[in-house]
Amino acid sequence: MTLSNQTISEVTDLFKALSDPGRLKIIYALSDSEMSVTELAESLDIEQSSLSHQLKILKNVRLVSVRREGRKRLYSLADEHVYTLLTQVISHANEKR
Amino acid sequence: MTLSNQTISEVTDLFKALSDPGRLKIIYALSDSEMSVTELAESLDIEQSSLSHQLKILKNVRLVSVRREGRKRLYSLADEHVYTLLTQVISHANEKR
DNA sequence: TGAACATATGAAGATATATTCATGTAAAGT
DNA sequence: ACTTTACATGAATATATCTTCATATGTTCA
Repeated sequence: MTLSNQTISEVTDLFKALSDPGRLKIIYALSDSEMSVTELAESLDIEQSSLSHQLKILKNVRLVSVRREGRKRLYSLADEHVYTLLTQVISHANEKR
Repeated sequence: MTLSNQTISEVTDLFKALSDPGRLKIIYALSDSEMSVTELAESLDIEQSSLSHQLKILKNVRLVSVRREGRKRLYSLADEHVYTLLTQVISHANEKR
């Protein structure tokens, strides 16, 4: 495994995107089904503006993707990779006794 | 998969620990072999104090572990889980075209 | 076209995080 | 006991990040 500077910054950006409780909840919510921004905001009880900012971060690192439907934007997980990763880390966290 | 508040904070702490270039380099260096603080500091060209602070963060989330040998502290990865996780995320990052 | 709805974005303030500096602690050798 | 070596830690400053507020953009519908 080689770590170029580019790889390092991509990987840290990815981890950084995952290192916020709000964004983790977003990802968890999206693991069930795609949702619009408004639906997410209501479901997570978070401000729309804040949510949009966070979604942008998740999108930048390709953790989520969007499609348009009328005036709505439907967000979903970019791939199952994301979910797999998350469950792994959760089990690692739970290994603490 | 259920996300209790405790799980969320443990997982975000773990991701947070991984979301720094310096700490990523530390983990990468330790994937070869255990190293003392001085060895790490020289190898990564980083200040000893800064390194100690970062090692503490990594230790808090159980990514690395330590054993003492004389006046040295030998740090190593806590388990291969860590390395597996890292390689997965690297390949995810590299999926960008 | 104008109004309402859905989402994005820039700026500002609050908070968190990282690095450095100075110093503390602990083990080993003399 | 004193000095040196190895590492840890607290405080301070610098930087990054998050949230909120205000506003902009884009879409639909009357």
